[in-house]
Amino acid sequence: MISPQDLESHLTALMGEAVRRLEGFPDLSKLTPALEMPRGRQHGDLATALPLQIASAAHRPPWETAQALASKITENLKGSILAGAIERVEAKPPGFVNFFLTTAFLQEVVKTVLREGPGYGANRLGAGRKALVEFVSANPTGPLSVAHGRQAAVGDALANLLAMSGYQVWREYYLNDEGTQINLLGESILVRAREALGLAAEFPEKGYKGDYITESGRQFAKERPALVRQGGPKAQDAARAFGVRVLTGVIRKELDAFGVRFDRWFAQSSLSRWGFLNRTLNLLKRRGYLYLSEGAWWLKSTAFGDDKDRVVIRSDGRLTYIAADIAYHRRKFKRGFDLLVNLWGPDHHGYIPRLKASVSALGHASDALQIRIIQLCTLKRGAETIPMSTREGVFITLTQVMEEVGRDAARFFFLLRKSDAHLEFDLQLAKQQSLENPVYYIQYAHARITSVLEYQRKQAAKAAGGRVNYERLAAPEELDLARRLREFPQTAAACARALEPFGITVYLQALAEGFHRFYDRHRVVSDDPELTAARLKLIEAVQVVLRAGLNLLGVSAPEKM
RNA sequence: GCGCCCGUAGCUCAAUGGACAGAGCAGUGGGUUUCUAACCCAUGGGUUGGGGGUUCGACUCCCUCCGGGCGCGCCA
Repeated sequence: MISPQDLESHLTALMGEAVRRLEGFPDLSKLTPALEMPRGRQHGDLATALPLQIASAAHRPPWETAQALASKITENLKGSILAGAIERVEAKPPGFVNFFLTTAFLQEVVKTVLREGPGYGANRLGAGRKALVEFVSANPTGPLSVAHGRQAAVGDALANLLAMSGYQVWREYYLNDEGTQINLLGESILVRAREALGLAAEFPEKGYKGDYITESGRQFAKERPALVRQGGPKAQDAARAFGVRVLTGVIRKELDAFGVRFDRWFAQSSLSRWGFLNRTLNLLKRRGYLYLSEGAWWLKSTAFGDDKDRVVIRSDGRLTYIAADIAYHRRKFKRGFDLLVNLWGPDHHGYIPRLKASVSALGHASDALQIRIIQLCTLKRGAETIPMSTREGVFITLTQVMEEVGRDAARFFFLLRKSDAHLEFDLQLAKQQSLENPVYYIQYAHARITSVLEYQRKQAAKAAGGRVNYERLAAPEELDLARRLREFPQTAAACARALEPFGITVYLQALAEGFHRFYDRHRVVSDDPELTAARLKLIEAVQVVLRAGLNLLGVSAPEKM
């Protein structure tokens, strides 16, 4: 029996063979046979629309082509290693060929899952390659918002998916520890510190308000009273450094509580400290992509599809934000990463062309940098929408959401929609421990399996010892579960390829549904020892995949609920 | 003004250019002496915002209009 991992590659090879043997067709070598997952079971376990493509290439009726192709494939199947895996091949109008798997093959899937264990579902998409996922990267000027929470959930899951695909993965947080915003942070803290000591101070116009700044100011005044009294640039610098340190600590703690760990916090300031920034700008000049105009240095980003060129060095000699960003991304490549994934908020989407242009100007393939926009969330409690206003400083933080609905529900809900689509997050629903809440639906399946396994352990004698007869798994609900298990590796690979973890939540819901249906109709532990043993293996396999999927999402797989 | 995203069932959302546009929730009606009822089963619900085009085939691609969101700095 062919192993489930090899099914698709052998099948496409077989299809290619059949295409070559079709008579009366001109050159079809350009066609690459592709398999799809049919939507309805009546269309088989795997399908291809290849006849429709042949028909359009050869100007022949698709139905005739489908029949010819199906019979050629059936012919080739004889004597092939797929013989035992594919029950039958069917041509269906207008021009599909559908493949139905054998019961024996589906039983083999269950065995494979158990043999592979936690490694089941891995693929070699990124074997030998290094990927860097940069996400969250919020300015250290306050606690993380819900938007950052979604970025954290998506980024962490994405990193897990890439690791499952064989990439060596780094999670990185770009720490913006210098520049206008950070200067403002320092000023705000220094003012609060002076206030704490009863000194006169004028709060900057666009300064950071909020309790955490006031608190930091008080702390700073306590630690460095002399410096605060003295004021001036030295105090400014110290207050800024103090603020970055304190607020980075806050963010780190919040992410820790959310279960997201970064391999590195990359400080923006380190780029200029090493002189790397200047070397990068010089490189761009040498390559001819930096020119002087109106007293400023511009990046010729229009050469790579941007709307207009961008200022990199201002006429007063100061650098713009993108200067550091260009150097940072050059650094990423120099560190040996082949794939750079950046997750950004929607307010940065206009920034994509210029950063991609920068990468091209540096001589790298622009495909190597993949930027994904993570859309915002609307928070609701039932029918009531929770207003968000950054300007007023009134916003719900990630920590508040986590405290209200719990870490698992928060992480799962953030992944419940495609990441570039707006997400409606109903706190009331996420908090509910009921059938309406999809995260509990999945976790419940996992806990239920543990419960059955424990029950069986207590009964001890009911399962047959030694070899398990997988042929006893033949009920429709059992085979449907095996079909679901088979889909997991493909689903994970597709999600990794698309850099979009959302598909895993859909998959897990379907798998949990399959389990609950099976559970409702069949007793696992029965008076039939052989059947009991086989069903125990089946639910163990389901549990392995449920756990693997939940792990990818960073959601716990509880033994008890 | 220029650019990007979105518009699908009452609500929230799916659907690598493919088969009859599918799920969950809400609605209605059922199910447990037995391993977790946080579960299962049945059922109604659609001119995919409007119009045109490309295609054997369009929710998907192109044009246009309507409606909603966002971005357009020598800010980050």
